[in-house]
Amino acid sequence: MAKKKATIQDIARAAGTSVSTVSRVLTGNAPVSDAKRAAVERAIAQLGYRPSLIARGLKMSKTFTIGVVINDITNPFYSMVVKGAESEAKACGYSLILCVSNENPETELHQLQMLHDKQVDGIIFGPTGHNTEFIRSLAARIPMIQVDRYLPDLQSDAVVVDNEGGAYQAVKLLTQRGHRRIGLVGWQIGITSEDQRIAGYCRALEDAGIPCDPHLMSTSPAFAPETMPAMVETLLARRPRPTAIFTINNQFGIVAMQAIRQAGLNIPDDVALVVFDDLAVFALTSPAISAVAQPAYEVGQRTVQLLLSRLKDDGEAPPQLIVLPTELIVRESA
Amino acid sequence: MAKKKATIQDIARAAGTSVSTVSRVLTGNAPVSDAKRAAVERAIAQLGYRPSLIARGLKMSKTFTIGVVINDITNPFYSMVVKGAESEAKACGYSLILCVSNENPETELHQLQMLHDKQVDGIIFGPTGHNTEFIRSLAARIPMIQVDRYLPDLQSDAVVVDNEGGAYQAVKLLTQRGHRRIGLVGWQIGITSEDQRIAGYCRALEDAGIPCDPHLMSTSPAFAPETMPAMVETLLARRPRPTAIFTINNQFGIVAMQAIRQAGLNIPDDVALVVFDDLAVFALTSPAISAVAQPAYEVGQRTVQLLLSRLKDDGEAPPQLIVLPTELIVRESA
DNA sequence: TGTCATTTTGAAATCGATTTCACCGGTTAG
DNA sequence: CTAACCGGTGAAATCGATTTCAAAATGACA
Repeated sequence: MAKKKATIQDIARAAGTSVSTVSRVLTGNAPVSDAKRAAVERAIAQLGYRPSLIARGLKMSKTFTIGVVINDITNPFYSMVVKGAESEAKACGYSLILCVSNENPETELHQLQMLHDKQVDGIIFGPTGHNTEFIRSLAARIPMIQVDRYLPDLQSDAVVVDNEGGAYQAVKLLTQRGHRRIGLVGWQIGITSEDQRIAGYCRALEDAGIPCDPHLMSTSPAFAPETMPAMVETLLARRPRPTAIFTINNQFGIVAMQAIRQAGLNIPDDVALVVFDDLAVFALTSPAISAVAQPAYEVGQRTVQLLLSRLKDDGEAPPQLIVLPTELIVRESA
Repeated sequence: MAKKKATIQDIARAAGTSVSTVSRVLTGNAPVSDAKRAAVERAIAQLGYRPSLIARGLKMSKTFTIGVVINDITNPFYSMVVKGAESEAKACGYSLILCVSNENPETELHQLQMLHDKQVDGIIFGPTGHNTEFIRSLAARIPMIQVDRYLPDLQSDAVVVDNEGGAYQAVKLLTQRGHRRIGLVGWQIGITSEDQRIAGYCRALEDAGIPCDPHLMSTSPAFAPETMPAMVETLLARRPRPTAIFTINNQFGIVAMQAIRQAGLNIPDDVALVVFDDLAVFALTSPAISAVAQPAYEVGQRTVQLLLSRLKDDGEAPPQLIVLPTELIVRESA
């Protein structure tokens, strides 16, 4: 029963023709007489033949595979990005190799190397940190689209959201409601998305004539999830206490919500809260959390679209930076 | 700068030896003199050579790639399963091709076919529905581990959680607290995981001497997310109203929470709620939701481990069903 | 020093496809 | 009537590795 997989040779033999002809009906890029074509198709159906994509990939140096390197697939934002990307890729006949780098530059490097070795047609990449010679040379060899964040000094496309504008809107909501002591919690680890959110926070404050007070910015220069609660607590311990908090991502938002509650404070009466990066459940907590929503699915889609268009261009279209709009969703927490 | 990628031929030439020798130092499965080895290694370093995994894959019929087909990557359970799987795979030198089937049997079929065509070494698979001749024949050709759910009549390994036991504990909690009219919401679409949860619900009722009343079971025989709110509402409209609800998954849990609130009812005083499949935010809603937690990360890990062990066995170890325990987390909603 | 066993080595076959090239027969054009 | 062209075909080269096989180099031993 479990017979060896049929090869193109077997088809040629069964159809009484040559492998060249079989290949021609397979790829359809050269004329074949109706008689031969029929014979070949019959043989294919009969033997249940499927061409080896590996052999084809070797010969054509095309694998119809896209590599994806992201930090955390359990982050709802990224999993939605991946969903969008997978859907678009699938529709165009590509598949995705998923790599999770866990914010670890070394892991990231190994994975990029591996994707290169597997000769993926392109790479979608949410960089953990700083540029390296290796990344630069890789970007020169393989079409690479950065997603969510980007390395400013890397000559390469990127698809991101309007982080600065989203944060600006969020904090503006707070200033408009009269808040003047607005805290910020987040990482400051040299990643564009987060830096831009901080920039938006500062601009909104300045627009309202409020100086940007470093004492109200609780940021950490290193990624260390276990310190998140303490970071919020320091902020709540400031006197006078901030009357509102803006968190740079939803994880900090959840931590903040918990910390504020544990401090016996009420949201939004004692401390208002606005979070960057919306979650479905933010509509269901009480109070419901106001948040900046990102078009994650569309980010994934557009990233793949841009990558596939680069595969066609091949050549020298200049790198493009696509910025998708965010949306501020006002609920009860502010 | 962007020179062609070096091949094994180039290395052989640069090192003044033959491709055979280069291959031997690469794979290390035949002795090579120290002099030649040094020369080859120097050439490799100098030219920045990396062996083509495609060519190697063709010759050795081994791709070090695992295909994963799941229903929804944005479901936190699955994304955690994938995280565990990716981590384990990465540690063993494998990578993952991720396919999302969206509960669509046709999509699933295409993806399985594609994975086969790409000659993945094995497949991890959360089946959408019923067995087919194609799946059966595929499972005979490629090592295939089912995850989360399984096709009972398919001769193949599976890694799942104790759905029946988890649901039993959840509902037992409710009966112990005196509830006698306990509603159930969920799909009943012939998928083992969900069927088993329903079975656990029934067993817990019977254990408490409560008959299993179909009027209190709001199930749908087809997957249709848009009907979820209505399904909960029918249950809440029953008179006398159920005093507790068990939902078969967390999506239904969120919908139920919303519906109960909108009906102006209080959780847990008017209606208690226990949900299968915990979410991090269930600890933060108010009331916090009691839920059955699944060891998702471990499911992913174990699945890959089992798959890799099958790649070694190759032969005829009988199919194995690994059942991991769940944990009931009691919070405020029941 | 000659023989035999043991390492090393390279030429060539192989994996399964695509593609070039030469060729054949039949129109069509000049 | 010959030249040019074109649709259709198969033999052979190619993609970039591994592996077999036989030859060459080395070492051991009598």
